[in-house]
Amino acid sequence: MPRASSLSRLERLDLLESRLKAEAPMTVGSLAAEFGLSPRSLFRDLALLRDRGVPVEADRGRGGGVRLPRTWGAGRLALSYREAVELLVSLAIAERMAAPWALADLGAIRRKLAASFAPTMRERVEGLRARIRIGRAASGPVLVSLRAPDAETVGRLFEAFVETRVIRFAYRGTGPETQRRVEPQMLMLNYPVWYLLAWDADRDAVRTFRCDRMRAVAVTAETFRLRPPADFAAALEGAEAAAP
Amino acid sequence: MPRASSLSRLERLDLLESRLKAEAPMTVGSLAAEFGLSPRSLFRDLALLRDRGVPVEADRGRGGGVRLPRTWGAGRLALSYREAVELLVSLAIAERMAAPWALADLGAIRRKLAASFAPTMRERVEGLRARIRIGRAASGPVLVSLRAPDAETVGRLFEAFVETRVIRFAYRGTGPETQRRVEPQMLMLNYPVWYLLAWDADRDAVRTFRCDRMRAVAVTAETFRLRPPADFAAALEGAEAAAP
DNA sequence: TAAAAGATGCCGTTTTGCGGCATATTTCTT
DNA sequence: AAGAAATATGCCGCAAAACGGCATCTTTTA
Repeated sequence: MPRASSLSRLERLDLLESRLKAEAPMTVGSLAAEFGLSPRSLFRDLALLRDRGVPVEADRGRGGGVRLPRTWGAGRLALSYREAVELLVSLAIAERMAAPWALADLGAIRRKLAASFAPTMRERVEGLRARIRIGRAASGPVLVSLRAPDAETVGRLFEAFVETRVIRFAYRGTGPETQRRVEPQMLMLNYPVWYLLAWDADRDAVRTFRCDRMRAVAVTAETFRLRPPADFAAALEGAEAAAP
Repeated sequence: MPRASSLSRLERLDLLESRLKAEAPMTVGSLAAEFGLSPRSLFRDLALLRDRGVPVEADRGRGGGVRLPRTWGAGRLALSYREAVELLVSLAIAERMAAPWALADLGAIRRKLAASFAPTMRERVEGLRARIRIGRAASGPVLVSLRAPDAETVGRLFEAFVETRVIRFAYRGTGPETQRRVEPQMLMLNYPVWYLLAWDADRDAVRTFRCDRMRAVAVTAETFRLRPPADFAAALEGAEAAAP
């Protein structure tokens, strides 16, 4: 057979792996024909995949073929940075909500996700769970004034929250709009309202902000240290009280 | 320079990529020495990584070097099947809990995760969000009788739930323990209690089960069709009513 | 028992990878 | 302005790896 393949070996291995995921088992001969390759070389490729940890299974004899286990290959993800951050926040929410027995492996997922971050951010990612609180559901007067901030604002807030970086933003609570410069220490969700519990260095005190009232969030280069949870006990109760 | 490398090209590329993630920029010369390779070949490897979509950045001139953008490479995950399923459930919970503006990219993550599943399961994964409900928090009498089921039981339940497969299990509600064979149609979380809303084919009716009272869950090979949400309206209200 | 399929070894040929060199370009330092 | 340090790219010759084509073995099903 002539050598007609125009793919590099790496591309071919990627393709072969995804081809094997297509559930129905296939014979090595048909796969070889599909790639314009000799069966002998396809065996070599399969051996390579196995070396790299891909659990290629094979049935010998008539009616046999190669395939991947049905449950393998699920969960191969390449996420953008923004997506990874949102996923982390989601995991923290789910971990807070669901009993540990229900979602036992979430910790492992978080560790894997943390491992994929750059070294300096790993510890921050690991401790994320403790920095998100789930409160009671909001209702009544709070919901009336609730408005949807743009995704970009919240994206930057989450980014700074995960990276423990100081943020600047404009805030309009009950009074006129003010400029703030704070450390985003904790997030609290009183469904569906998010609150930011921050350390205001200018005022040397904890302040609570409703995220949908924040505007023009900017992430600075300055990082901060996490404060002990006790510092936020009062603020957490206050936010809870505002909800029902 | 002698050729001392004992790594295959694939291994080397993997290693190089992870090496580049170590934040501090490095010169091609030092990297080449580290891999026992000529600088020329390391340039070739970098070109290959770029072809494969890795955004390798480079600074020319004195003090320059190659590196990866700080925010890249977060979120390269290889999850086990069990972990992927739990992640899906977590995403569904987070999507239900957090307002869409807060976690805008969760849909994209779910689609990517779905794409990594075998073709026949994609549509099931996509529709998962609608099949999970968040109710009010449980309290009082319910919590007293709550016990933690083993992780294996819940794992199998989630697996069958995602794959829309019929399950068999032993259930002990108020009366004696009975054997059930049902379609796990929806899950409901009245924090921290999970309820399963299932179609009982034997009784031709919707039944609600408290997950911590299920025992010896077995996943069968038989799949089922999803029923219209209207069928579960009454059961959902019933589960809600049992909670407060 | 025969056919179909995976698995493995060997060998000659072809392709690719690699090192070495030259050269261009950019950028920082002196 | 000059030079050094770094990325980037082209070309060439050699060596290693990949490839095809066999042969042979094992397992399984019809």
